[in-house]
Amino acid sequence: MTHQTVGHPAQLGLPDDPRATVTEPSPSCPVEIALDALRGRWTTLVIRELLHGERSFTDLRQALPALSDKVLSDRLAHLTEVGVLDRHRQPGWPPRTHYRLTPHGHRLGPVLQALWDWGAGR
Amino acid sequence: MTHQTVGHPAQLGLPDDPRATVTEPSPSCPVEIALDALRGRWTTLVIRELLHGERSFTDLRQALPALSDKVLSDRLAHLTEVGVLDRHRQPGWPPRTHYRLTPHGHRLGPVLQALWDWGAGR
DNA sequence: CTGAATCCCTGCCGATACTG
DNA sequence: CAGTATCGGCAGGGATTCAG
Repeated sequence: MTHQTVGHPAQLGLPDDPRATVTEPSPSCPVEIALDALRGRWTTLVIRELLHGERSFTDLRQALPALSDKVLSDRLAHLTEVGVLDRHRQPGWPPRTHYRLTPHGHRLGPVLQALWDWGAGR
Repeated sequence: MTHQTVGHPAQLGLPDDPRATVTEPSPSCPVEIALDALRGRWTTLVIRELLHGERSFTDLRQALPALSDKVLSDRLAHLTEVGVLDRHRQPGWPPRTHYRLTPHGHRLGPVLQALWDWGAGR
């Protein structure tokens, strides 16, 4: 056993979860599920905007001017698919669609904070 | 302001850090720094192995049999470059190189745990 | 044993144009 | 207003081969 200066969990995840010992990338591994949700350029910025409250398509375009319609559409579809956000269409004209984080999506807050803290460290 | 069922940080990162309000992907954003460190297939599995202690190239190949030499080499180089792990060559023959997490790398433990917890949630 | 070099294939992302 | 359709460039990653 090697010397370790600070304590840290030797075992990641739940103690007896078989997904903590997979020997190749697996879509059922919680870590990969989370990283997959955050995957792609612009994704975390879109989530950040929605952490401030619900936003329309145009709101997001204005907040992130360099983000193209297509990629924004892709990101919103992906995040909706993985259960991070919900889409709410308003009837009538002009069409308005609001996006908001689901409860599950809100729980990404601490995750992003953990990433921030590590990236800001040292 | 929208209704929110649970409290969460409205602002991510440090209160007055300008990197918390960037409007496009930026390499100086701590969140992106962290995600960049974890980027790439197999990366988290390699880190997981090293969280258990130092490992040689062959150790890692045996632990992750489906991982090719080239990609393992790429991952080790990348993780070394971003300061997550250190390479220790042993003089003599046959050549032996051990990889171990840096203190900074060890601090990825909580980050991976946060990702796990979120991915395992619901 | 520990890698680096090469090749090819695939998937992402940006730009542009178009629709309900 | 809120998207979709299409295309092209480029980087990621796997297999194989070669080197220190």
